[in-house]
Formats: sequence, C-alpha cells, structure tokens
Amino acid sequence: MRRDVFQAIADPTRRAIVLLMAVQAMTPNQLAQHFSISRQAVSKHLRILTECRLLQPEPRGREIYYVLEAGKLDEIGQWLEQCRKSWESRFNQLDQVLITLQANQRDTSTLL
Amino acid sequence: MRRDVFQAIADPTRRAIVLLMAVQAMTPNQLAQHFSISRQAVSKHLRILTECRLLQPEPRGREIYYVLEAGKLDEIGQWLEQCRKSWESRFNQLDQVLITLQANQRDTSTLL
DNA sequence: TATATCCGCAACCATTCGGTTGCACAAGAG
DNA sequence: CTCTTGTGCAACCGAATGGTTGCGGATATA
Repeated sequence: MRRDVFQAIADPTRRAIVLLMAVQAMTPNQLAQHFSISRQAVSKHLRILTECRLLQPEPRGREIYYVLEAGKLDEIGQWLEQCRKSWESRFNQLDQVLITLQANQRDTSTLL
Repeated sequence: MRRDVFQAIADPTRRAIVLLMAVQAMTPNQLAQHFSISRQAVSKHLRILTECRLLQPEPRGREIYYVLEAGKLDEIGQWLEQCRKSWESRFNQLDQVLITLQANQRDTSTLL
C-alpha cells in the first residue's frame, strides 16, 4: 500500500522508531523492548513505516530486521526547503522594492 | 492548547496552507478560495496550525491575517538532522571497523 | 518429531480526525 | 440604526487511528 511519509512520522512512537533505526537496524522484538506497548502494536507501526518506504524489512531466518531507508527522509527535507525558499523570496521581493526605492530616492520627488 | 508540529503537517491540506502562507499571509476567506472544502473546515486547519505555533493570527479590523512562523519549521529540520546524523555516524562506525581491519590485515594471521 | 520462539494477521474497541451545517458575534457599509 | 461581511464556535457524522487480545504459520531448538 502506498502511504504518506508525513502522516507516517506524525506519531511520536514512530518517530522514536525511526530514530532508533537510524542508529541500528533491529527486529520487532528487540524494538518492542524499548516501548511500553505490545509487540503487535510495534509491528503495526513498522508496517506503516514500511508502507511509506521509510523502513525496509530484511528477513534473517525467522527474524526480520527493519532497516532505515534514509533517502526517504529527503522527501521531508524537500518540503521544508520549499517552504523556506518561498518564505525568504517573499522577503527578497520586499527587499527588491526597498532597494529600488532607495536607488530612486533622489528621483522620488520627480517620480511622484 | 499545545500541539505537535509533526501531527499538524501530517494533513496534505495543512501542508498546502503552510506553503501558501510561506508565499503570502492571507485571511481565512481568501485561503478557502484555494480549496474545495468549506470555510469552516479551513478555519479548523488554521486553528491546528496556530495551536502548534506554525501560524500566528494578526487581526486587521474584522479580518484576520495568518502569518507563517517560519522558525517553527526548524523543529522539523532538527529531527531530520538528528536522524541523518545518527544514520551517518552508523556508517562511520562501520568504516572505523573496516579501516582498522585493513590496517591490521598483515597481522591478521598472527592475531587469529 | 515435539516444542518453543518470532512474527504477521484479524477482530475488536475507544478516541481522534476531517468534514459538514447552523448559529452568534463583532466590525464595516448603506 | 440596519444590513452585510468576516470570523469563530458547537454539534454532529463517518472514517481513520492506535491500542488490545487471540490465533496460525514458519523457523530454530530439544
């Protein structure tokens, strides 16, 4: 199933999972020991993180290691940059106006 | 009310609002014209974005302009960086092991 | 082979979410 | 003052969320 990465990291438990996985890949059982919820609840979170390609399962015998797909984090970074860029160009536009005004200040009287 | 910024940007409509607000501050009515949902639904989104300090309301008479609080975006960026940093230091640790092994390669036979 | 372990799936449940409609109130416009 | 406009708030509703428990299947272990 396709899923939204922003919706995936909305839950604080899932963000903690991503952080842990960034340090070291783990199995669901190992992971569940870090939380106070049931193993199945952790598995649900892993499923969601896997569906949006933030994690990738790597079976090792009867165990399954979930590995972080760090490249998927860029999707979040791109949105962030888009916001920041728009926000700053908004100021740049204002700066342009001010610079133009300042440059023409000596002519302002004649222009108005 | 205090709110989680990650939960706030989980909804695609709210992300679109943030992007629009990054370009130009708007009133709820102006904003609602960009979407196919009701004005009240947009107002709900504005409330959530305001509660997590991503937007700040600026009353102008009977109108209210919502202005982006761009600094709040850093909270997301910090989490991202924390993930990336852990992820890369994970590789660095592996690199250290490999480098050490390679340096000692000539002695491996004696060490084992 | 029998048993224990690791894991995902399904059913269920309370709560939250995102949308709607209707209403009340404050501020300009006539 | 009256009317229109911009806004927030409350009630309601179906769907999604995050948790639980119980089960079955596959893999190691005795």
